[in-house]
Amino acid sequence: MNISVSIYDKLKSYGFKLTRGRKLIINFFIDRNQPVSAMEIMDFLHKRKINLHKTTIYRQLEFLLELNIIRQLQFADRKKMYEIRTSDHHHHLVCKNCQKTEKVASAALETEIQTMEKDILAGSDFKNIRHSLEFFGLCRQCQ
Amino acid sequence: MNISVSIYDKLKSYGFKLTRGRKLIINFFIDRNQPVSAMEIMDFLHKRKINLHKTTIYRQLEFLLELNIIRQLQFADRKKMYEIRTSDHHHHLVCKNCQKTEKVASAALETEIQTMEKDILAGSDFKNIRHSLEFFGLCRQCQ
DNA sequence: TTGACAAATGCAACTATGTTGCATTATTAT
DNA sequence: ATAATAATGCAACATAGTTGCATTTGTCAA
Repeated sequence: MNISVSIYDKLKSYGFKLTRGRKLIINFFIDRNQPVSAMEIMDFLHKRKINLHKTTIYRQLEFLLELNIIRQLQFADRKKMYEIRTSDHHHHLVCKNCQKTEKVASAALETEIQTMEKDILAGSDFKNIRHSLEFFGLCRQCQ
Repeated sequence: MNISVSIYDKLKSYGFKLTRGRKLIINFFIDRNQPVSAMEIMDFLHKRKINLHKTTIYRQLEFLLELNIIRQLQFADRKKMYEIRTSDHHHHLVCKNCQKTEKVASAALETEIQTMEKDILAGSDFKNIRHSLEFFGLCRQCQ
């Protein structure tokens, strides 16, 4: 099944509405398949003469986060980034200068992180352990 | 040698001045030995009736970063955090709710991350690879 | 197809965090 | 004590995100 349709079905089953803006944002996330910021969503829509208010964009992001359709990332700068949630667990390699992003993944690393999370659960008072691992560097153009 | 004195010496050797504000900020970093935000520094100073302007605080942070005396971290929220640079490589376990922070470390994990960084260097166009790994959870009080 | 109802949106005003240019002050070496 | 310049303060601005409330839109049942 098409990803966007399965997301639409999920929203419908909860009783949420499929508005034009919501569909556009969801599809933008799917097509980009990369971290995007609120600003990039705004620009994308604005170029296509679709005037969704910034408040609406932020509220859609909050909404999609709550439903676990997207995840939030935090890179070096101040902006929050978001990406569509897919089953593959990956991390990012982000250019410190231009923010260009690539996905990276390593099974061995995942295993080690999972061990670490178990150790933390056992050795601290914290619950619901999650992690964020990102790599930074300078891409070819910015070197 | 005392940490703060060695930092003072470093600054002096560069020809930078040891102002009251700079010394207070450096010592706050040393004493806290934890990530702190610009706001926390301001509050700390303000409580002691020391009125350093926020511009000055931000400029000191920039300055200390450039000299590698502190490092910048980015957790889930919008604020940037900073901590004194020490030789021990560690990560953080941050409460998603109250931002309470603990240090965590694992030799096995470091090895795996280093391998990953080497792989990235070999397999991408990126140079100067660094990483950021943070764990999140809910601390005892916030569960 | 049309209402009714809740979900979603737009708008204005606001908050928090951080930045810039420039005039003034403080620290340091001599 | 003074000159040189590093550091500071201030006002104004920039950016990212938030809130309350009135209005509009999408959905479902009739």
